[in-house]
Amino acid sequence: MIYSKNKIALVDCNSFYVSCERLFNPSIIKKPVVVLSNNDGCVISRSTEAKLLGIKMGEPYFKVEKIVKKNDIKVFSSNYSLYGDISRRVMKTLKQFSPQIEIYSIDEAFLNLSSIKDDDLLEFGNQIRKIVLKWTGIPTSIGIASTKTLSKAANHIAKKEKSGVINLINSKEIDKILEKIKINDVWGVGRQLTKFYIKNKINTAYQLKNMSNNWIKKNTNVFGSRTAMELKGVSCISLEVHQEKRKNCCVSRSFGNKVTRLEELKEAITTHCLNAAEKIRIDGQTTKKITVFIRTSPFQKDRNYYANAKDVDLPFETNDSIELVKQALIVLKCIYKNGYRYQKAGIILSGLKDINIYKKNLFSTISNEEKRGKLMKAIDYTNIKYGRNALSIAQAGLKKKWNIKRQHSSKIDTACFELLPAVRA
DNA sequence: TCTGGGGTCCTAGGACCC
DNA sequence: TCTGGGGTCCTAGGACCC
Repeated sequence: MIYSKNKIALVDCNSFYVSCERLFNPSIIKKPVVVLSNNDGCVISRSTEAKLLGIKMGEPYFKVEKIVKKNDIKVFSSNYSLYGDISRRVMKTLKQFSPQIEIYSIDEAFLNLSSIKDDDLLEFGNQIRKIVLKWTGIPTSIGIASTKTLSKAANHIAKKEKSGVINLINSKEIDKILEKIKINDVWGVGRQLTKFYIKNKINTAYQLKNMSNNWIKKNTNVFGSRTAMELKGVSCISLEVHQEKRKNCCVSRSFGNKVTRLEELKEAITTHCLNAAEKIRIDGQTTKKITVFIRTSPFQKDRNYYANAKDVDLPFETNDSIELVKQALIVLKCIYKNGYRYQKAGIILSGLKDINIYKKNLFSTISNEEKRGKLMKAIDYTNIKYGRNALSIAQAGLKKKWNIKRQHSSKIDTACFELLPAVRA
C-alpha cells in the first residue's frame, strides 16, 4: 500500500515565544531564556536550557526568581503583537506545503498530507522543518499519523528527538511510542481524567489504547471515548480547514497593583470594553450580551475572597463601543463591593453574530446610528494607524495606575525598521 | 509583595410545553 | 383526590485546550 487514507501532520513551534525573542536577539541563543505571562506573573515559555534548570511551565515567577538569578536566565515580558506577527509568517509558510491546514493555536497547525506518498512522508516532514526555519527562523517539531490525537502523540516524542520528525504512518513503532507517553500527556486528557485513569491503573497512552470501547464509554464521556478511538487509529476529530468566527470575546487583565476604588475599576472595565468592541468590529460581528466580572486574589488565603459576575442582555445587537461601555458600567456598579482589594476585572461579549445577520433595530436607543457607525470606523482606523488607544474615550482614564506590569519587555516591534535583525553575508 | 488570558465543547438540571 | 411521560430549549458550571 502506497497511500494510506488519512495522513495528518502536527507542526509545532519549539518554545515559540522564546524562539521569537531569539530572532531579534541572537545573543540569547543557546542560553536559558523564559518568557513571562501578562503582569510578569507566570512562566509561559521556556528554552530547553531553562527546562533543564528545572523551571516548570506555568510556575509563578516569584517562585523561580532565585533559580533565574543564580543561573543568569534571561527573562522577557510577553510581547503578543510580535508573536502574532511571527505566527502569521510561519502559517503562511506552512500553507505552501498543504493548503488544507488548520491553524490550531498561535504556535501549531495541523496539515493534511493525504496527497503525499507514504514512503515520502518523513522526507516531506524534514523539508517543512528546513524551510520554516530558513524563511522565518523558527525551529519546529513535526508528528505525522493517521489521526490528530496520534499526530499530537508523535509530535510529543519528536520534540525530544534530534531529528524533529516522527512518522507513525505504516510504522511498527506505534505501540512503542505510545508506551513512552504518560497518560496526562495525551491530548484530551486533563487533570480530572488523569486522576480517574491512574486510579484504574491506566498510566500510558498505550494502556488507554488497549482499553475496551465499552469500558471507556461507560466510565467517561464522548470526549474520553473519542480520544481512545483516535489512539486506536480511528479518526474521530476532523480537520477544521475553515476558520470559524469566534462565538465569544473575552478581554480581562490582572492589575499591576491591587485596586480598591470603583473609579479605577470603571477605567479598567471601560478599557477592556473598548478593546473587545474593536475586536468584534474588526471581525464584522455584533453582540447581544455582555458579562462583567471582578474578583480579588484567590491566592491570598488570609483575606476574604470576593468574586462576582453579572450579565446584561442588550436591547439590540450592537458593536458600538460607547453603548457597550455604558451598559458595562451599570452592571459593574451592581457587583462592586467596597472594602476589597481587587486583583482582576474583565468582560465577555457573548452570542456573537455576523454583522450581515444584524437587523437594524427600530427601537434602537442610539440616536443617529449611522453616524455612530462612522465614528467607530474612524476610531478603529486611527488606532490601527497610530497605535492602540491613540483614540479612546475619557472614561478609560489616562493614568491607568492599575495597568499591568511589564518589567522585562524587549520592546520589539516588527513594524519598526531599526529593530530588524541584521543579515551578515 | 509577587500566581496569565482567551477560547470551545459537553452535561446536568431547570423551565416550560403538551 | 389521584397525579405521567416525553420532548425541547436554555444556562451555568466544569473540563479541556494552548
